[in-house]
Amino acid sequence: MKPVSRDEVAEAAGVSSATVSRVYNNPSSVSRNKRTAVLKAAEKLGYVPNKSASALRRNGTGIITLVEMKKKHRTYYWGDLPIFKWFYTDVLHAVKHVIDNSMYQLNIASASNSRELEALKGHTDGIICYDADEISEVEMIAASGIPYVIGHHTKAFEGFSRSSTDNFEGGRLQAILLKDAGCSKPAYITAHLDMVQPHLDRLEGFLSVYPEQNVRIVGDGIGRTAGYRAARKIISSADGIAAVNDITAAGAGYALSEAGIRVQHDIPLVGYDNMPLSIALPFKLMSIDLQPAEIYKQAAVSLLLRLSGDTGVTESVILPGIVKS
Amino acid sequence: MKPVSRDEVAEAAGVSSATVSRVYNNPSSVSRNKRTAVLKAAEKLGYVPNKSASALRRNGTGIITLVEMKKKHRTYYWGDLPIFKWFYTDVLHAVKHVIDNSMYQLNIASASNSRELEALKGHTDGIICYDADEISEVEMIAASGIPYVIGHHTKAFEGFSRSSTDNFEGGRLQAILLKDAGCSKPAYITAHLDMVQPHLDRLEGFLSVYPEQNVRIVGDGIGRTAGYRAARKIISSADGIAAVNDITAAGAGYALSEAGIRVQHDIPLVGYDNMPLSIALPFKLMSIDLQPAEIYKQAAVSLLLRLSGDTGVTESVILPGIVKS
DNA sequence: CTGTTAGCGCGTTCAA
DNA sequence: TTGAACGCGCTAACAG
Repeated sequence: MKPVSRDEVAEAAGVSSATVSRVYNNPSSVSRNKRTAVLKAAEKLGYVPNKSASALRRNGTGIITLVEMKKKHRTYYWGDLPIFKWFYTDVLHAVKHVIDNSMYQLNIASASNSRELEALKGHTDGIICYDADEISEVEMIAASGIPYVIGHHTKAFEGFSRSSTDNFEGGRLQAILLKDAGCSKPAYITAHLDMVQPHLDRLEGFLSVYPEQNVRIVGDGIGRTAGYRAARKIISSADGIAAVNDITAAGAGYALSEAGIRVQHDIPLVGYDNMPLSIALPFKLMSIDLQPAEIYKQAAVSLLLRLSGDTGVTESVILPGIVKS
Repeated sequence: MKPVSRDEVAEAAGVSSATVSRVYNNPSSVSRNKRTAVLKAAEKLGYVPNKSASALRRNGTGIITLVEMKKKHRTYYWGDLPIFKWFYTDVLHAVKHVIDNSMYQLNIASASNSRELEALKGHTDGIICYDADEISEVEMIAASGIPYVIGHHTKAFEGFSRSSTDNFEGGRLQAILLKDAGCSKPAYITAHLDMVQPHLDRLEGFLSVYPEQNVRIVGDGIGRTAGYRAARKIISSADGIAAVNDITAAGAGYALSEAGIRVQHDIPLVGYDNMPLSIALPFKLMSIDLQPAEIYKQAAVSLLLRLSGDTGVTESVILPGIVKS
């Protein structure tokens, strides 16, 4: 019932315990024969390296922290909404899967300023920053001195280690969906273009497919009621609607339904984020999936690489996908 | 920059290092004077106990695991829905807060059968079981031999360590809400009463306020469309509607709106679970809050107690609350 | 109530 | 390429 230790594996494999250690930490420094012998013995005995001992010896914490970047100062931030937590859960599970297969353990935390970030210093060997989307945040993270990788609206931040989505591409996919449905003069509902870079990126992606003069850009805010208001304005002139996110698109859907227009059938409607709203809404929504799990899985992999001595920044971009249902 | 160790605190406080350890693990065994001296010194130096060393020495993993109980065999299980993840996130943060202030670290996992549960054995010192709601699950957990506390639909399982909600009380609160709104012949939309104990408990709680002959019980399923269908049947006879959960209530709300009836204003409508749907729905929903954070916070506290030598089962019940907005 | 002491399992020198 | 030996910070057993 007691867990198998390194020494038992060493004895079974006929090598020293140091060699067993090397097999797990620096495999290439061990000869082929001994390496396979060790792995075979470990497999047979069911050996699992002890992460606590590893961390203790290495003078580290053995912990990687998934840090939620809170935006307390911001008037507009979707991440604070309860419904957005589904997103976080997906990310958490993806990161966990990667970290579980390393010598590290996963922890979670949140931080909204540099003081809270500094407070993590003794408690973690590296951080994955969830939803860092302002240059000030990104610089703060880099300045903390903690090894880091940031996600997910971070495509613009060159020179920083990051794993990001491509909002321009997402906007382009929104346009493709409407184009495929036969729309020629769509409306695009959005807002906060000066404040929220991702919104601008999405719009520009959309406009890369439809020429600007054919697109009616509307909106005085984000959310169900704003989407409703915006849709009412263009309901008679547009033959397709895209919105900067699903909630806003939902509002537009209500406006259509109210006017006796069948969503998708009469007027195609596409949102963004692939929120799990279909269960609550009385109509279908097309959407764009950021693939949050994939983004942060990549972030975790990059961070582990970095922690094992790899230097230099890593910059990956995960392309969003189309959701038709 | 190097973290402060126990010995430095001991020296600063003028005690032995063992006493410092005791202050953190068994405070009552240390005299008042020395204890305050130690805490003062620790505070001044910024001492944080090293969890890895603690776990190593204790021959444990130093890990407490929040285990999601998956119901792969069940045709009906809300927990699988993406939208339900908001619930999980709240629980996670509550548990984390408790565990962070202990010598343990928090990990997460999922399990759907006893094999997967057994696999956790070497990896954790104790488990908090998220959403165990069948006696077979509960018995499986107890049989695993891992110290455990289970949540949250577990009020019925006497003799097992648990922290649970009171669905009967929640159903009663639903009725109170309708009564306060002046309803005398309400309808209750529910289903799966034979399969899902919490649904039955909620209904019975409801019927403890309204006599059974005054309540129209309807429903052929759960969800938006089932709620819609059920509401259509009683729309002309009921003066208030309660549903077994928010999604089903949402469907009922659509039926009312469609008939030109104003939700809440003309006919009060109450759901259950306090799901974050208000942002997407075109009407308000009253609801019942399980207080998931509170339930699992209590579970974590109980588990820690147990792990520090406290024997015997702990059984706590958290009362749900009313949400009017 | 308090101090002394012996490892927990592992990573990393240092020699060979 | 390999092995011997040390000690990371802490808990628990024991002695006083």
